[in-house]
Amino acid sequence: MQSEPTKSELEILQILWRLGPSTVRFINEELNEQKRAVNYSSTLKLMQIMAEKGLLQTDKTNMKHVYSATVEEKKTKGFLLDKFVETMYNGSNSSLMMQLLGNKKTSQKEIDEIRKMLDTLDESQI
Amino acid sequence: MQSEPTKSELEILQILWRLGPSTVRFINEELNEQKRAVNYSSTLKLMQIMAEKGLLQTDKTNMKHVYSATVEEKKTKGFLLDKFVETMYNGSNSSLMMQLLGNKKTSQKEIDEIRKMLDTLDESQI
DNA sequence: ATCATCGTACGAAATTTTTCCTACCTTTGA
DNA sequence: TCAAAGGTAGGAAAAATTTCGTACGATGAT
Repeated sequence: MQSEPTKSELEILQILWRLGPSTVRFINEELNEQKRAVNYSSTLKLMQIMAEKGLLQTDKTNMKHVYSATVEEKKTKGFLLDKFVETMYNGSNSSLMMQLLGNKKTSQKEIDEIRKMLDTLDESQI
Repeated sequence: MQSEPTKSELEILQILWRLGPSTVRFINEELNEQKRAVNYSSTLKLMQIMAEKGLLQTDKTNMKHVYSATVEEKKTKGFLLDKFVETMYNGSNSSLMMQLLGNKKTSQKEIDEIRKMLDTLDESQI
């Protein structure tokens, strides 16, 4: 696994994952809309650092460099999730799920989805 | 909600939650066993900071101060979990659960537990 | 009594992460 | 043409977090 994204880096990754390859200016505007005031050159710098780390790659053929994520969304999130479960719930996925279900922010539709997923798992384990 | 614990702070909280009120030396030893080499005075300092922040409280009647967590384990973890779901899964609990279940690290026993939990939720929603 | 041991206090350094200033280049429109 | 607008590069500052050195008080065994 590549180096772990920091919080700010994750924000940038999220935008790239959601909206695809983008220029620095675009990302910066998104950040300002969605999150907080941040200077253009701060965003630029951070994205350059991320590129150094290998989290992003750039197409520099044009003046406006276009950045894209080199790390897969699913992989990265899965990795971070595992780490979260590890430190917070002693590695027990079901503990986390219990906690989540207890939060009663889960709609009936979601419950059904999850049940369906469980059924699928059952079958695959026969 | 009180100020968010940092990573290191969370490590200390975990130990206190698991093993109850403790002295700095004890925590420090646990950290060194479980995690990494860390100097006694580093641990002390961090715990003092945490006490300032209100994350810990101390009984100073004896020479060896005894620290305990002022924040509840369940509340704190729940809060962090919510934040995690918010930033990583756009607030969708079921997305996260799907991801977890897809990871196939879930045992049959855990699956059954979860299903039971779902049933309970169903009933409470009738 | 005194010296080794164990405790706290706390400033300061080190590290990591984040932000911004500024220099300088390219493009564009009047 | 040339000024304004917009682009990158990169050092440096700022902020947040983590670590440690060291002073100094209390305890205890000899």
